Amino acid sequence: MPKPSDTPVRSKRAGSQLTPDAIIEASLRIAARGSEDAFTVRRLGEELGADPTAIYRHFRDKDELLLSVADRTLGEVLDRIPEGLDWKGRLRALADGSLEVALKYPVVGSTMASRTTRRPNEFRVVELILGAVMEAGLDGAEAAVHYRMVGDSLLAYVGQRAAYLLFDPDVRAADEASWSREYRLVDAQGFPNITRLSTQLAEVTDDEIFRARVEALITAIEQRVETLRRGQGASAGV
Amino acid sequence: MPKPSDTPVRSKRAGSQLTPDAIIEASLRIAARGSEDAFTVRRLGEELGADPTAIYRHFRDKDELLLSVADRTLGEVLDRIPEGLDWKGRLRALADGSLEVALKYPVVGSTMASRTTRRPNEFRVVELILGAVMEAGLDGAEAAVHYRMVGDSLLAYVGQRAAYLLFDPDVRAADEASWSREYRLVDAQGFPNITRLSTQLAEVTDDEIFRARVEALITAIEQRVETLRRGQGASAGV
DNA sequence: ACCTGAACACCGTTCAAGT
DNA sequence: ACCTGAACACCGTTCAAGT
Repeated sequence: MPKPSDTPVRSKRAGSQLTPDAIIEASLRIAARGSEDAFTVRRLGEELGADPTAIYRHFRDKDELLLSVADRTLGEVLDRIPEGLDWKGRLRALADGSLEVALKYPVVGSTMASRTTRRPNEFRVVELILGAVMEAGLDGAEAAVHYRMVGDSLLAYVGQRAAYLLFDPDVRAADEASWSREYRLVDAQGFPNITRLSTQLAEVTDDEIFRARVEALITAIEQRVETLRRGQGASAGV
Repeated sequence: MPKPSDTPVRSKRAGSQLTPDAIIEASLRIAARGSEDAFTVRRLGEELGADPTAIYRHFRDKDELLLSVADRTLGEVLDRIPEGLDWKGRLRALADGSLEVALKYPVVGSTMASRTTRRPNEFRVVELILGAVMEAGLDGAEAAVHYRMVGDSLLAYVGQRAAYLLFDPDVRAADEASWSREYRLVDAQGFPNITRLSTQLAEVTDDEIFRARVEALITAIEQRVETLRRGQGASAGV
């Protein structure tokens, strides 16, 4: 037997056995460094110990690579959603999981905020959200619109938070400080509401805001179901 | 009289009288071209008939220029909101106006989705939204959180739509077609909800989705006010 | 069949030199 | 005081050449 092992033969130079999976995993390692390390093709080559342009053997361009990376992270989110939750619980778990991975891999979350991956795990997300809005009591065109409302909103939320992490730490610090600096010093006559609430505005946390945004989607679905029930003359129920 | 006119003296070379306002207006002209014409410093120099680097005499960097451009467009949105609207009408007018300018100047709307301009017109927006949630019946920390929910959500929505317009037309076409192609061909056993609603999913319009998202914010505020009223033992009202 | 590396056509920004 | 233009340190991507 000429081959001493049944693992795949490796090429002569170390680190030159590129596969789509290896490239995706290297991408995730770079993406996890956030604003400290730009996600560039050249950096990816470094991380892989290969020439940067070798990536183009496995992905058409950077965009296609990012879509594949995004679909991978989406799969991890879906796999972590527990069984047996009701529709609200499933939407909350999807929202929390999506935010978590978007903050862990900001460049991925940010790039995908306005995209469709059209890859396997995206179909699973669509199926999940559609199932939730139908379990809530919507169907047909109503279910379709409310699915898009939830799907696009979640993407926009986590994309916004992720994009923020990609700014220079200095820029972020200035943005955050504005609530306790610039907004405290506004003209009280011209801006009475800001003046009145300046303390509370500085105390709001990102998590509170995210929670409110997710609950707003759930409330909107519940209210829509309720409105349709009343409008159809059926008993108001609960 | 040596000067034939009382307009400001122009320098020797044509087009070299740069001012912050002239640069902002040239930026808006380029931004209005969307994905057809990238918003770069070199293009801006071309548009102004000046050397690209002359811009750095008037703005620290491209980011500061974009913040100023964004504040300008925000001012136009605010000036177009009619007087005498109730809180829901004001929020709807703000949402519609913001979407309109974001779609007109995609690079501006997209860049600002996760930023704070800390410029005059942003203060006016904060004051407007705070006034709306207070008129709805919230105050203190509740008003602050719900202001942030509305403000961040509107930015995220319009930023998402604007960013989408910056993709190549080919990419956009593929994304849009997916609802009538890939999503119609999914496995019916594995994805029963998608299969059931594939027709309706393809028919949803961006405007319907935007409407649903804005109304969700309004509904969430109303419900929060209602919940607090009941919780405090006051009469349920309405 | 896959990887390499020079090269191309771009970016934002700096800085010495002009006027 | 302001503008110019060469230059720097980057980008994503292509393609002929290697193995």
